[in-house]
Amino acid sequence: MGRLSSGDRPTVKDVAAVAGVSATTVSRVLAGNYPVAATTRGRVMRAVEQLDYVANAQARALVGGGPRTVAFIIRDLVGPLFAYIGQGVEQQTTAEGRLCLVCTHNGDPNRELELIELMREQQAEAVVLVGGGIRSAANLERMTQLAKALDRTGSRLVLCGRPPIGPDVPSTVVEYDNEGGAFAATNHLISLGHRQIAIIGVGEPEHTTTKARFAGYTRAHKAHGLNVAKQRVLPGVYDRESGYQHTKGLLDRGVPFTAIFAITDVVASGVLFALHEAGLRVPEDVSVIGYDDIPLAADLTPGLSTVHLPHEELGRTAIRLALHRDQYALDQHVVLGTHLVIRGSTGPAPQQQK
Amino acid sequence: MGRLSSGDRPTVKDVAAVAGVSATTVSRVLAGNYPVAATTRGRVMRAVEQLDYVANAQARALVGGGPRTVAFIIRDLVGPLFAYIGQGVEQQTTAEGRLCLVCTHNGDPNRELELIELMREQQAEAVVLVGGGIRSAANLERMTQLAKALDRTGSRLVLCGRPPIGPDVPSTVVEYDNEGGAFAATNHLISLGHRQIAIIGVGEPEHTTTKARFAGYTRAHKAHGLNVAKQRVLPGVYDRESGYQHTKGLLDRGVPFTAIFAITDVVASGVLFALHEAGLRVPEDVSVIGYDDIPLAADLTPGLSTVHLPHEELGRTAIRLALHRDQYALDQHVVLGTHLVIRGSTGPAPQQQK
DNA sequence: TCAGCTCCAGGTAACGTTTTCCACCTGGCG
DNA sequence: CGCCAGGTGGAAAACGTTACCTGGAGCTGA
Repeated sequence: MGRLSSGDRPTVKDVAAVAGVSATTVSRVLAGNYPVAATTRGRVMRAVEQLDYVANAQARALVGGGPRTVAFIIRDLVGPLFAYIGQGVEQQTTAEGRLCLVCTHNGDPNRELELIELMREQQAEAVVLVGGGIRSAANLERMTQLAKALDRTGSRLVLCGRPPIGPDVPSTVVEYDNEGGAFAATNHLISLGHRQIAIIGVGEPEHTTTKARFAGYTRAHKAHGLNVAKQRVLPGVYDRESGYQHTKGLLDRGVPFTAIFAITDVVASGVLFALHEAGLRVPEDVSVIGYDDIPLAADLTPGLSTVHLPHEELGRTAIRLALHRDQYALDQHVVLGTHLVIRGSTGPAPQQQK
Repeated sequence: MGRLSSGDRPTVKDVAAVAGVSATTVSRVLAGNYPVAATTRGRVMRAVEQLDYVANAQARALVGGGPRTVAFIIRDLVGPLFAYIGQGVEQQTTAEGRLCLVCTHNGDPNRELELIELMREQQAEAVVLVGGGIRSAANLERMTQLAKALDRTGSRLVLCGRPPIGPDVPSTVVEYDNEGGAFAATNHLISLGHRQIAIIGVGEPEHTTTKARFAGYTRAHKAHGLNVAKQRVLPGVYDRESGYQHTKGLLDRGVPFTAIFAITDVVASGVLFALHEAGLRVPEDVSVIGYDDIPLAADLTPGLSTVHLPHEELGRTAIRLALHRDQYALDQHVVLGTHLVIRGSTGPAPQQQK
């Protein structure tokens, strides 16, 4: 038992010494891939329990065994989208017998690049990047370089909810049909008779997600022969405050509108609050539609109509495609469909304009 | 460049060969902890870039260098509490120069034990367990054993939002003052004149969190000389549906009450929905208070009064204490304070009983 | 009785780093 | 002119594990 009080971890050698066998035999008993006499196995197992021995994963990895790891790099953990994408990634990663490493970059693109490098050192089998963002030319170039470096060593760069980097960049891309969802949402409002539909949250037109959603909004208008009025296209970022302020701005300036398309559900929650404060009824006076279908959406009053995104499926799909590139060689860029969820916040346009 | 097209990762030896130096020198250039002539360093750096070399973290870890890792084990990623605790854990872990490994056990205590074992193999410097749960005697015993095994190897078991396992179990414990928060919440309602306060969600009395919150509810009654009426103590689990169903049950059975203490905010959202459906006004007819202060709470209509839990701080504190046991030797069990957040869902008790 | 086979166990090398020790070279100084 | 110090670089061991190869014991059949 003397060994037990030592500060170091017991090694295979220690177990071997206690059991009176060689290190090789201990390894074989634990792996179970080689015939070992029952009595010997017994002694080894007893020694293992006595010492509370567990193998050193790093040493095992060095020689080729042990579980591989998948790295998950995201802006932060508190966004409502993360939880579900993360859930999908973690579940699939575990199901595939891999371990899941998580890092956040707080929106700093350079930190993101650093993390990819770090994960390359960690021998990550796949490096998953989540969420859109603004990509500079330099950033894209470095990203391309890293993607190629990963590819060369049998690893994989995975983009979740972010468009491909370039045509010849080896990577797995799984994104939402943001444009299509925005088209459907806008189309839904137009079908209800709305003609003056404001959109809130296009403050960063270079943001890939923003761009796609705004494009869907525009295309729906075009499809119905309607024009997009600049006064109803409002900037703002992806937060509640932004939705609140810009809705108040619309009201203060007296811009006519019967519906609001919020770029995300979180923005929509701010919109609803501002409308409520102004004494406007939803959906009788103003219809509101969001985007993302976060859990909050169902709990708002009224329930928020929105575009459902298959978050969990996104995470799972990404991992599945990345780890089985041989089977899914042709599907390394998939666009997941979205669908409308109609709750109580959208209704027919009011007859007489507000 | 021939080396570049190979499937293997370049090693320090490959770099050395390209640069025309020894492996030792390459290592020294990269570590920067030994004088190397400028010209030599230049050649090495060029070779590194040419080969896109990154060190193998596993090999490095084996010999003592490289970043350590912290394991984060939780039920699942989609609960609203996780995001913030996880954020705290990840931030502090990164700030301390460690990597963060995440696993979920979906509520299965045995899976949780397996994961601890797995993380022990991974040489995790700390293994963080999040959230309460039902602990059987066998589970506690095994947990004790694992805590000791971790301790023996210089690692640490960390319990977040979960009471200590036992008196002599080496572990770091950071929990919320659940009893105190529940006392404050109930006290708040009593101060507003409520005398018939239902509590919803005590379906699993062995659940440590449930037990503590119920204890606070009971103590507040006692402190004011009030009795707890069994008909107003309702079971139910921690979900929205549970809050909804049990509120309907109360109404259907005609049990008198002027306030409801929901065991979590999520349960409270179901309560609010049921009350709204029944045509009751909050807080004019019924006051509602929740627990946890999840982001949703502020967005409900009316805003939900609740008990704020410092989630992010919990995560950060846990990691800090665990990694600096030498400095915080006496503080390996801390109870973080909570505070009431009064929003619109609580008000004076109605004069005449419903 | 002995070759040959099966069953089981051990020795050794290898994985990719870092680190410790040692050797070389170049100057400067006595 | 020889010697020592300081500045550089390399060889080898070590980390803990597994895989490959070798070898001994016991049994079987000729």
